[in-house]
Amino acid sequence: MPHDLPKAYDPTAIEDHWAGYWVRENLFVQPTPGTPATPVQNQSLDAQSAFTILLPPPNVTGRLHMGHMLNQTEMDILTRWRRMSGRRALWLPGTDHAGIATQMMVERQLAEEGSSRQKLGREAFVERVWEWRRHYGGAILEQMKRLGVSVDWSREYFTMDEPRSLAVREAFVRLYHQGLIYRGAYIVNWCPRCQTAISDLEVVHQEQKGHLWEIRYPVLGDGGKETGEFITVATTRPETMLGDTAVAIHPEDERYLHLHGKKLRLPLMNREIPIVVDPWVSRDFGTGAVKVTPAHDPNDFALAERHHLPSINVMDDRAHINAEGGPYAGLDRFVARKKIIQDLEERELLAAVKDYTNNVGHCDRCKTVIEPRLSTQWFIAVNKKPDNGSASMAELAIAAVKPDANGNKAIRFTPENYEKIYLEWMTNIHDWCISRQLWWGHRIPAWHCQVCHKITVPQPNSNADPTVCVHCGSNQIAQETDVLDTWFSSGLLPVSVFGWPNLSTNSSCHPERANIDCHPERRSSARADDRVEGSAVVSSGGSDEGPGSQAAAYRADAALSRADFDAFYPTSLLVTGFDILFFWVARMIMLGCWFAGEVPVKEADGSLRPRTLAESVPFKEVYIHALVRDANREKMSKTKGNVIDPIEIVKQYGTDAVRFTLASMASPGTDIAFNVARTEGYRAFANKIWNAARFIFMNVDRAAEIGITVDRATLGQMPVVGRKDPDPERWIWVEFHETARNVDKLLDNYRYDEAADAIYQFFWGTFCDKYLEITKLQMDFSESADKEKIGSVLTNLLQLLEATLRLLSPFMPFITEELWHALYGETPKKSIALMDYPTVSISNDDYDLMVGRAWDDGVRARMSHIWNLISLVRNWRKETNIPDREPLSAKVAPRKGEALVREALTTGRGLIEKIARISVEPFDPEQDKEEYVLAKMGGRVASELNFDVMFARQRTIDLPAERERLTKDIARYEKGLAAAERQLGNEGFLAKAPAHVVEGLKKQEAETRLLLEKARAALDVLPKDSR
RNA sequence: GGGCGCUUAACUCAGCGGUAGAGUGCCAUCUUCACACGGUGGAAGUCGCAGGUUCGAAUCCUGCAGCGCCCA
Repeated sequence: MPHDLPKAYDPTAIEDHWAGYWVRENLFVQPTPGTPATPVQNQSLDAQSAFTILLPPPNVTGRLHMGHMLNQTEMDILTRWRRMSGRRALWLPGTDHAGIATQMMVERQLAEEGSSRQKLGREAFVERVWEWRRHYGGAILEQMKRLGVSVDWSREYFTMDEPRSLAVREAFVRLYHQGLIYRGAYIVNWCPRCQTAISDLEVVHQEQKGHLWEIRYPVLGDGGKETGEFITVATTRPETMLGDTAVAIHPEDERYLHLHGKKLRLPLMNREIPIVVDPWVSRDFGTGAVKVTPAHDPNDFALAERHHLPSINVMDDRAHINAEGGPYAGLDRFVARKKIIQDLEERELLAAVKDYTNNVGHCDRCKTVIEPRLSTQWFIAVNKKPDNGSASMAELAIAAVKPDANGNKAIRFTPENYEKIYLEWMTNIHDWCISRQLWWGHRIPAWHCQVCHKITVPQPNSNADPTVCVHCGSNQIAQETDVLDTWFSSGLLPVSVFGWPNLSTNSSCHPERANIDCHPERRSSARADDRVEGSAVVSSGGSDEGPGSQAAAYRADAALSRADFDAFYPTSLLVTGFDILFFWVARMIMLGCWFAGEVPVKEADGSLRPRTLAESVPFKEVYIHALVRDANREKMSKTKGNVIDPIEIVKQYGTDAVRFTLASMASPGTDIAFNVARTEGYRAFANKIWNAARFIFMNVDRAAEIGITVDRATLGQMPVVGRKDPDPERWIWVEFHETARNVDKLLDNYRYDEAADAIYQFFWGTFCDKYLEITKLQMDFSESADKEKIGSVLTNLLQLLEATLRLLSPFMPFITEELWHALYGETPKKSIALMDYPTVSISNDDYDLMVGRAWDDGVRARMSHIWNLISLVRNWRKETNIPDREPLSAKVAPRKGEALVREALTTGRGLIEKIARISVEPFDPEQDKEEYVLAKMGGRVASELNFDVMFARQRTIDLPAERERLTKDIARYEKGLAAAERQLGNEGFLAKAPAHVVEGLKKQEAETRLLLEKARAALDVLPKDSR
C-alpha cells in the first residue's frame, strides 16, 4: 500500500470520486426480497429487519437548500448506521411535480418568449412542462448525488410517473365510490394570479395596515320607503358590499332591538336586504352591525347558510368585478374599492374611516392577496364515516397517533410535543379541498355529462376512461378540467412507491378484496417506461442497462410490487420539517392508513388476514427536524439575502465537514443557527483524521522497510483484550467500545449531536492526543528494535483506525471511505458502508468480558492517574518556564492508601518519564521527611489530588504570580469545603438524599480538604519576600 | 384572540433535580521527524428577572420582561 498522502486533507477531488463511485456501483440498491437483483447488500436478512425510509420529495423545480441538507444528512446517518448494523436498509428517493411552482416556472419562460399557456393550449402546455422537467428537473437529485446520500437510485420515483399516476387515479376513484369525495360550492381561497383555489395551508397571513370603513345603510319602513334612519356597518373590504345579501346584528344588542325584522336598502346597488340576528356577531367590533357577503367571506357564508340567504358572486376569476357588480363591472377589486368609497362619500353614506391593522391572506407562491370566493371544488370528506360505518379518515389518523389503552402508539413522534400539535390539528380538521385549477398535475378522473349534467367516475380497478354517461347514456361527456392538489399524490407515496394498487396476492386473493388485488387488466398496466426515463435523466449515464432499470422492470410486475410492499411497508421512519407536518405528514397518515388498511397481510403460510392499524400506518416513527437559520438565528430568506447555499459551503469545507456541523448541532427540537465557524472546526477535524491515518501509514511503511510485517488479516475484528495485554492497549479498546456503545444508544434516540460529539472526543481527545502519543514512544526502527513488539503495536493501531473509520463512516462517509481503501491492499468489500458497524462485530458477552475485565483491574483509573501526573508536570513546566524539551528530574509521592495510584506509578513510570520528559524517583513523605521539608524550603513542590511532586530548582519562578494563584485556589477550596460541610451538617440532607449522593459528597469533601491543605502548605513554603 | 417554544462563557449551542459542559473565539508559549486545518498550558458564566416547592433548583411550579413560531 503506497501511502504518500498529501500533508493536508483536500476533500474536493476525493468526494467527487466517491460520490460517483457509489452511484456507479449501485451500492445502495436494495432489491426486492426474493429476486436475483444486484446482491450488493446483505441478502440473508429477513424482512423483519427492514429499515425503510422515504425521502420527502423535493420539488422538481427546487435547488438544494440547507433544510434539504440537514434533512438528508440526518437520514443518511441513520440509514448508513442501520445498514452497517445489519438491517435491510432501503432509502427511496424521488421528486414532487409541484403543481403551482412548476407551472409558474414554465409560464414565466413562456412570457419571456412572448407566449402564454393560453396561447399554447392545454395539451401543448403540459408537453412543454414535461420538456422542462426532462431538462431541468433532475438538478436537485444531481446535487444529492454530490452529497453522497446512500439512496437506492434504481427506485427513484416522480409523483407524475406512471405508477404514481395510477395510484392517484385509483385512490380518487375508490374514495369517490366510497362516498368520501364530493363536489360542492364553498368559499375557497382563490388566488387571482394563479387562477386557482388553494388550500388553507397555502395561505400566509400577513399583518397589513388598512382602514376600517363605516358605511351607512338606510333603514326601510313599511312600503319600502326610507325612514331616514341608518344602520352603520364596519368593513375592511368595502368592494364586497356589492354582493351583500343581509346585515347581521347580535340578538341581544340593545342598540338595534327596534330594528329586528326590518329591511335595508343596499347603497349603490339599490337592493333590499334583510336585517338578520345571529349570536355569532360580535357586539364590540366596529359598530356591532356586520354586512353579510356570503360569496366572499367564509364566516358570512356560514351565516348565510343558517339564515337561507342567497349568495351573489360579484367577482370573476381575476378578481375583477363582474356583471353582478352593476356600474362597477370590469373594475379590478382595488380600483372598485376606491371608486365605491368615493361614491359613498358623495352620497354622504360614509360615516367614518379609521386606521386598522388586519391580517390579510396572501398566496404562499406568488404573494397575491387571496380573494375568498365562492366556487365549485372537489373535497375529501375527512370526517365522514364510510357507508359501512367504520372510522372516518381523520378518526383513523388520530387513532394511529394517540396512545392506546396500553400506551402503545402506532406512530411515534420525536420530539414528542409534535404528537400534541398533530392531534390538535387533526381533531379540528376541515374537509380537504383537493381540486386545483391548474393544467400541470393529475387531471381529476371524473367526466361531466353535457346532457344530464351528472358526473361519471370510473369504477375501481378499471383503466378505461368512460365513453358514455352512466346516468343518461349520452356520449357527450367531457373530463373535468381541474387537477388534483399535489399533496394528494405525495400523500399517497408511502403506498405508491411500492406499487400500490398494483399488488398481486400471488396465490389466493382475500375474498373481500378479490376484485381489487387480482384484477387481470392491472397486471400489465403499470409500465416501466417512466422509470427508465427517470433514471436516464438523473443517472450519470448508461444506467438503462444497469441493474437499476432491470429492477425497475421487475417492479412493474404486480407480484414484485407485492413482495416489496410486504417487505418494506410500513416504512420505518419519516424525517421531515415541521412546516409540512399538516401538508404532508398528516395526509400521508390519513391516506396511508386508509388504503394500506385495505391490503390484507399475507401470512407465512400464504393465507391472508386483515391488516391492523399498526400495520397500516405509512411509517412507525416521525422525526421532526429543526429549521436551519443563519448564524444570527435569523430565518434564511431570499429577500433578506442571508441564504446559505449548501453546495457553496460544501465546496469550501467539504461535504463531511458540513455534514458533521449539521449533525453536531442537530439537537431534537432546537433550531440550528448555522455558523461556518463550526464548519471550519470540523474541517480541521477531517484534517486531523487524515493526518492520524497518514502517521500510521508512514510508520507501517517504515516498519516494512526493516522487515516488520503488519498483519492485515485481523482487520475488521474486535480484539478482546485481557490482563496479559499492556495497559495502553487495553485502555484504548475499552474507550473505543464505550464510545461505540454510546453512539449506538444516542443514534437510537436521534441524538446526532451527542453521537457526533462522542466520536469527536474519542478520536481527537483520546485516540490522537493520548494513544498516538503513547505509540510514538514505541516506534523504534533501528537495528536493535523489538520487531515483534512493533509489529503488534502497528497491527493494533491499524485495527483501531479501521474500527474508528467504521464508527465515523455514517457521519463522514467520504474521508472514511478514502482512508479505508488506503488502509487495505485489497478491500474485503466494495465500500466501508457495507461493512459492519463496530457494535455489531463484538458480541455482548465479549464486550462485558472485555470491559469488565479491564475495569476490574482498574486500567481506566490507572491511565487516568498517569495522565493527571503528566498534566501536573506540563503545568509545572509552563509555570516555571521550563521548555518542554528540557529534561527534568522529580520525586513523586503517590497519595497514601491509594493502591491504584501507586500501581499507576509503577506500571506507567516509563510512559510518564518519556511523555513528560522527566526522570521520576519515588519517595515517601513520611520516611523521607527531612528531604521533603528541605525541598519545600529550597526546591519546589507541586501537588494535585493523588500526587506530591518534588522538583529540583531549575528556574526562578514568578513569586507574586505563584502566590496569587495559590491564594485564589485556597479561596476556591475554602468555599467548596464550606459548602460541602454545610450540606453534610444538614440533617435533612443526610436523612433524605440518596446514599450515593451523600457518599459522593463526603468523598468530595475529603478531597477538597486535602487539596486545601496542599495549597496552604505550598503557599507556606514560598519565600515571603517578593523575589 | 388561542396555542407552543426560547433566554446558560465573547459567539453558536448541549445539559433539564444532586459540586456548571462542548465547539469556535480569546491569552501565553512552541515551528520537536502525522497534523500550525497543529501541540502544550491558561483565563472566562451570581445558568433573563422575581417569588415558590425541595435537604438541595440552571433543571420543577407561578408571575414578569425580552425574543420567536404556529393557528384563528
